[in-house]
Amino acid sequence: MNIPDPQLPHKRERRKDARPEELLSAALELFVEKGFAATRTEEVAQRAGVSKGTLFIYFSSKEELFKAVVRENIVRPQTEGAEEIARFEGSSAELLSYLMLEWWRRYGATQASGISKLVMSEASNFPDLAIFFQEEVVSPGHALIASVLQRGVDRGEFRPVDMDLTVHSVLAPLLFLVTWKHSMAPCCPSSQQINPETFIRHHADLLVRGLSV
Amino acid sequence: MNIPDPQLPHKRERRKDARPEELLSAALELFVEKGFAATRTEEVAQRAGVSKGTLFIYFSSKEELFKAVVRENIVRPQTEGAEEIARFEGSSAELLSYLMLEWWRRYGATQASGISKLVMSEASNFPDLAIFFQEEVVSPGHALIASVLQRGVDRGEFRPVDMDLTVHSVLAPLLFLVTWKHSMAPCCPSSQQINPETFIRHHADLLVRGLSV
Amino acid sequence: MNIPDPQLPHKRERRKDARPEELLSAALELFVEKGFAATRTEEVAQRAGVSKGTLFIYFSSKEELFKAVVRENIVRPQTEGAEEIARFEGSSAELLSYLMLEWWRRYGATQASGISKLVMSEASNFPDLAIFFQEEVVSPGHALIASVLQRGVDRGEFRPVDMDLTVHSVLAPLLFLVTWKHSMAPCCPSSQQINPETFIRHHADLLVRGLSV
Amino acid sequence: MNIPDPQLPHKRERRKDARPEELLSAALELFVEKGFAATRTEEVAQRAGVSKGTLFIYFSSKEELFKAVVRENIVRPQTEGAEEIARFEGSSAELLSYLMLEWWRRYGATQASGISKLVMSEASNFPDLAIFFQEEVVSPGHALIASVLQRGVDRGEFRPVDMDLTVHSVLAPLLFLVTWKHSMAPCCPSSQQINPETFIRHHADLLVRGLSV
DNA sequence: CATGAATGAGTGTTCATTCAT
DNA sequence: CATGAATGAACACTCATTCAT
Repeated sequence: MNIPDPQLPHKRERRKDARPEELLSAALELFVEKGFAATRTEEVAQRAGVSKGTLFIYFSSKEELFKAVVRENIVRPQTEGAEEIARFEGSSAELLSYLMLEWWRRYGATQASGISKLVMSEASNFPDLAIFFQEEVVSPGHALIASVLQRGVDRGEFRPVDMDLTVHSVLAPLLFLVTWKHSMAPCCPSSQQINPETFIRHHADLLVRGLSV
Repeated sequence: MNIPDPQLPHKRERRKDARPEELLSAALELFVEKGFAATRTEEVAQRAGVSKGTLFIYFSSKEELFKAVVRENIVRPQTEGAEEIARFEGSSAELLSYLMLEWWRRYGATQASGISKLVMSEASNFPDLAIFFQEEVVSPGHALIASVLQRGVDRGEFRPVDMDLTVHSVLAPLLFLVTWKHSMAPCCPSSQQINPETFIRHHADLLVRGLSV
Repeated sequence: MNIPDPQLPHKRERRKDARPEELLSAALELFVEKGFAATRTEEVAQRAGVSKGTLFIYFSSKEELFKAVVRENIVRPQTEGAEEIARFEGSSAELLSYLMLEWWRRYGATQASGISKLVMSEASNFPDLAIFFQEEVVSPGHALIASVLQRGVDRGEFRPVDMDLTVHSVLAPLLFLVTWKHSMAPCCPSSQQINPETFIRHHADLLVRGLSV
Repeated sequence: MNIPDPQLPHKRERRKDARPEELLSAALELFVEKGFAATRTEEVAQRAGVSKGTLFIYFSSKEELFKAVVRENIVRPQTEGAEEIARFEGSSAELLSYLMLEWWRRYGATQASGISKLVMSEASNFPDLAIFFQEEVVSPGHALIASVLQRGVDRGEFRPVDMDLTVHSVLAPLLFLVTWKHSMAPCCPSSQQINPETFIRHHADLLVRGLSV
C-alpha cells in the first residue's frame, strides 16, 4: 500500500539499527529519574517507541539493560577537563575553586550526575558496576584533583599535606552535592535548600584558607 | 513426630516485651543489607523468630517499622550525643573535631549508618520516609553542628561565617563517608580505601584552619 | 490481694453468667451496622468487654455467633401486634393503613429490622437461618396481613382478590423499605430519599383504591 | 511430556477480543453466586480460562470489573428497554403492566438480577459501588418509570399523583421479587413460592385501579 | 526481527482461630 | 474459665519475562 520513497533509507532499517541506542537513552532518563527498581521495562520500551518484547531482544534482562546504561554513560568528562586544567595559568587557589565549580557545572548539574548517584545507590546489587565506576570515574578524578593540589604545593601556594586525604576533602562535598540533589533535596523545605555554586565557593574558600602556608 | 525440647521455652512463652526489640534488630539488619523496598516483611519476621502476622501486631506497617528503626538507632543516639556536646568544655576547635569523630564512632562506623545511605538511595521512591528522616534526623543534626560553630564564633575562636554553608562543609564529608562505606568501599582495592578517622581528623584540621580568625 | 466485698455478689460470677448475652448484644449491633463479613470478632469482644479468646469459648466460630444472634433476635413482634389488629374497630381501609404504618413504626424503623436485611443478605451463606426466618417471621406476618385483607372482603369493603398475591403487594413495599434503608439510602442524595411513612400512606392509599369494590 | 492437542488452539492464539467477554461472563456468575467481597479475582480469571494477571490487563481493579459487569448486564439492557418503552403505542395501563413484566423477563428473571441483590447486600461495605449503581442504574430506572406514569397522567388515563412516591410503589415489588428470589426463595417450601409474573400482573392491576381517575 | 497478550511468582496487610499461661 | 500473644492462610494487584504469531 505504502510505497516507500526510495530516496530515503528504509525507515525499518534505520529504526532497527537505532533501537539499542534509543532504548539506552530512554532507560538512562528513567533510571536517573526513578532508580532501578522503580523503573518499569514497559515504560522504557514505550519511551523508546518499541514494544515491551523488543527490549528483551536487545537486553536479556532488566539488570543487563541497567549495566549497559551505566557503562554507556560513565564517560570521562575529566579527559577534556584535565587538559584545560593543565593549561590554567592563575593561582592554585583560583584553580582549585575553578576546578570544583567547573566539575559542578559540567557534570554535577547535568543529568549525567544522576548516574553517579545511581551507581552508589545500587553498588551493593551491582558490584561489577561499582568497580567499573571506580576505575573509569573515581580514579581519574582523584588523580586530577591531586595534580591541582600538588601544583599548589610545588608552587609554594599550599602547605604540604597528605594528598589522598586532601583529595577526599575536595571530592566529598562534590559527591555529597550530587547525592543530595538526587535524594533529599526534593523533600526539603525551600528554606533548607543548598545553592550548589555558593556552597562550592564557600567550601573552596575554607579549603584554600586551610591549605595556606 | 516432633518432640519439643523441654529446655527451650515454647514460643508462646516468650515475653511480649522482647518482641519489638527482636523485630527492630532484625529489621535494621535487613534494611541495611537490602534496602527498604527490597526487604520483605516476612523475612524480618522470620529473622526475629516470629510469624509474619506478629510483626503487624507491633508495627502497623512497613513504613512504621522503618520509622521505629530510625528512632531507635539514629534519633536516640543523636539526641544523647547532643547533650554530651552541650557539656563539652574544651576549645571549639577540639569540639568540632570531637563532634565529627564521635559522630563517626557512634553512628557512621556502625551498621545503623546504612540507614542514612538507604534513605538517600530510596528517597525519591519513598518521599514520606525522606521527609520523616529530614525532620527527625537531618534538621536536628544540622542544628547541632550549627550550635558548635556558633559557639566558636561567640567565643572568638572562629571568624564569623555563613552558618548554613559551613554546616554543610562539616556534614558533607561525614555523609560522603557513610555513602562511600556502603557503596563503593567494598569494591575498591585496598590501596584506595579511606581510613575514616584519619580522614575526619584531617578534614577537621583543614576546617579549623579555614575558620581561624 | 483484693478481698472482695462479701455483700456484693462476685463481679466475676456476675460477669461470667452475663457474657454470652453481652456478646450477643454487641454482635447484634455490629452485624447490623456492618454486615457479617465486615464485622471483626475482636470488635465484638471489645464491645462486650471481654477478650478475643473468650468469644470463642462461648461460640465455636464467627458463623455460630452469627446464627445465635439471628436466632436470638428474630422475635415475633407480630404476636402482640396481631392481638391489637384483632381488636381494631374501624374500617378495613383504615386497618390496612394502620397495620402497615405500625409495622414500620414498631419494627421497620428499629434496629431489629437490620436483622431482616441481614438475613436476606446472607441467606445464601446461611440457608438454615433463612428457613428459620421464614418460619418465625415471614409466615406469621403473611397470615396477619391475610387476615386483615380477608376482614375487608368479608365485610364487603374490598373486592374478592387472590389472597397470597395481595399479601405480597402489601408486604413488598415494607420489605423494600427495610432493605433500602439499610443499603442504598445512605448513598443516595437527599433529593432521592424516601420518607417511609409518607410512602407507606401513599402506597396504602393506592392499594385501598385498587381493592375497592 | 505434554503433547498439545493440535485441534485446540494454543492459549496464546486466542484472540484478545474474546477475553473481556469471557471475563465479564465469569465475573457475573461469581459475583451473583458469592457476592462482591467473597469473589476472588483469581477465581474469576480461572473460570475465564486465563491467569490472574490477565484479568488486570483488561480491568484495572476488582471494582472496575464489577462496574463493567453492571454496564454490560444492567445499564445496557435498561437503556434498550427505555427506547422500546418510548415507542409503545397502547394505553398507559397496558404500558405500566408491560414495563413491569418486561423488566422481570429481561432482567429480574435472569442471573443478572443477582447484581441488584448483591449491591443492596454489600452497599454499606462498598459505598463507591453503591453510588455507582445508584447513578447508573437506579436513577435512570426511576426516571423511566416516572415517564410512564407521567404519560398516563398527561393522557388523562391516570389521576395526578405524587410522582416519586408512586414510582416507588411500582419499583418496590420488583426489587422485592429480586431480593426474594436470591435470598429466601431457595429456602421456602414450594407452597409459599411466588410466581413472579402472576404477582406482577396482579400488582400492576392493583396499581392501575388505584391510579384510575 | 517485532509484537503484545499472557503469565505467575511475589508482597504488604488482615483477621478468625488457637493455646500456653 | 479468661486471657491475649501468636499464628498463617488469604487476597488484590504488579511487573519482568516469555513466546506464538
